[in-house]
Amino acid sequence: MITAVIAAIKQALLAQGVPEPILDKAVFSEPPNPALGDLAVAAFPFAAFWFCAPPEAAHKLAEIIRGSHNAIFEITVTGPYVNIKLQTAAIVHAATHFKPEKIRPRPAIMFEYSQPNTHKEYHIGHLRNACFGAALVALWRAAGQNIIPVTYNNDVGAHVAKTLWAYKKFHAGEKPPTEKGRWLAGMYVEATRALEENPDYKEEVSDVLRALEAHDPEWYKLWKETRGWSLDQFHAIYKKLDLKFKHTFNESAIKERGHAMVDDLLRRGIAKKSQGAIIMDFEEQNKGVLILRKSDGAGNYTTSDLALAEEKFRRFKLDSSLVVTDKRQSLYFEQLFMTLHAYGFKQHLKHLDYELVTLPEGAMSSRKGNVILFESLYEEVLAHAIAETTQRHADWSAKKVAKVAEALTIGAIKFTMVRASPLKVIVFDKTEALSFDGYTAPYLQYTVARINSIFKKAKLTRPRAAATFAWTDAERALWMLMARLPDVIERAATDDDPSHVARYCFELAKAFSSFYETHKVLDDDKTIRAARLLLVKSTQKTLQVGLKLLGLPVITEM
RNA sequence: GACCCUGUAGCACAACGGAUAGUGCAGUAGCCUUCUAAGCUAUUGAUAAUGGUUCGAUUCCAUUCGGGGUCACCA
Repeated sequence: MITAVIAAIKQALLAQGVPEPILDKAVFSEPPNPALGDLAVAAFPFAAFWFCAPPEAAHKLAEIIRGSHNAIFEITVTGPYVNIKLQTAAIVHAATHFKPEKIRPRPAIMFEYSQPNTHKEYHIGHLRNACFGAALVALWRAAGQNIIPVTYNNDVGAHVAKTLWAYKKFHAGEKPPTEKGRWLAGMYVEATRALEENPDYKEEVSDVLRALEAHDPEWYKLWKETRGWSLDQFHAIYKKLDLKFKHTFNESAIKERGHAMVDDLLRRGIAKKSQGAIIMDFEEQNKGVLILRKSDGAGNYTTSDLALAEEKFRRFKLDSSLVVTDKRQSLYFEQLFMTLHAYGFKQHLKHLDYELVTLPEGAMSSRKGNVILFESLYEEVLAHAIAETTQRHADWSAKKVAKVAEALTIGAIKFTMVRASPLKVIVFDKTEALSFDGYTAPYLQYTVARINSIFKKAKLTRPRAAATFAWTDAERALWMLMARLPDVIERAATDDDPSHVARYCFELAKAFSSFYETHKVLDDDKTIRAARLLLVKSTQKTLQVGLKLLGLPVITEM
């Protein structure tokens, strides 16, 4: 609705001879004080165009804006600003008839995120990728984009050789515990340390890698079994996080094709040999070199990524392909896409990056053993959530507590990953992750639960409000906030930044809490009660749209 | 050394080049016989530095200083 009003205003200005470049400079914002209005326009660009002082331009502007859209109720000029008050009934209508703006009507985009390594730890760095990726998928879909979310398992390579080497050397014949994937991942850490202490082991690991690449029956069997453990672990994590992919690619299935493509690139003179390896040389563009095949003849991740790109377009009818990883791989993907384009790829390829997750003491490192695993974080937050919930509901069954605590845990974990801009490094702080107060998912979930509780008491009362109902300022502010949801989604999708939605949800929840303190919903007056029920029901629905975009579970009672 | 990101209160984050730089945590002072106090209300406290562009700069540009990352065989 707000978008429509702005469009109508621009149309009216255009009809009055204001050229588009001036309109593009026009800034529509919220007035600093809600009492001034719902929408503000600064007159500065128009003053320059009309050759007059800004306050004078504001008056002229106000005259043109008046009547440009029937949702406009009142216009006041404050110095160089035009403040517009909208019809409350129009705001309520917009808030209760939410329809996401379809802003991205482009064809199918493959959206690759969550690229875990089998035989290795799944830590909170992977978690950010998963949460950020899933939120973007939801957001782009809400904005009308056709998204095909896929994941890619790095299930072959040096890391696998390391882990399996350690497995045979130090743990042969041991009985795996229940959580096999996690147990296996521990061996990667062990291998890294052992290799550091004793460089002689390097040759042994290389032998394992060669044996694996040659599909040596014994090693292959072990690889297949252990790979299954990791994949089971990933499935369990995805189930907890509620991630759904249309397709899963595996490096092991495409690596051979990658080698063929490297041969092809070499044959056609696009790639070249250097120091025994096959590389793409981008030194002239100041973009370094990309190793397509190692000097020992083995492939690396690049080898497979060539084939992965081909496989994506072969299997799916796509307009473009997008990969989400942390920003350390930005140069790599630039090089990879340059290589693919040189190879003949015409399709649009894009890399979307976000900042790292680090710890207060610095970067996470398997070698140093200062990695926070997803599972241990989950367990810790869950224990805290159970304690908090039990404390508040002594009468609840353990089962009920557990169910709520799980939803709290997933919400809290996901929210810490998307609450700030993707450009910000997340310095992971455990105390913060365990906090359920303020700008956190539990606060949002709590708001939904509180509203539920009202309806439990309200029984059969039907929410409704006449167009002429006299809303208080706090109520009107809530309605206005709700009416902004489509704009928030549009901005978040355009900026590839789910944190806009996170902040919006928080603002809405805060506005509700503030309202809740000072207004009785279940008022004795039937008209007031019905109207406020409509307000809180709409608030709940709107909040749930936001929670869903961020992948946060709804809790009906907490 | 080159390139990319970043610098806002004790900490974590907001602010499409526009009105008095907002919020959370922590701190301080209040609020539970009334729809859930995981809450509300009030309050202390900040744009790294210096120039420039502009009617107007936290935002854009330059330089300096700080933090993070990448730059050939790990993914």
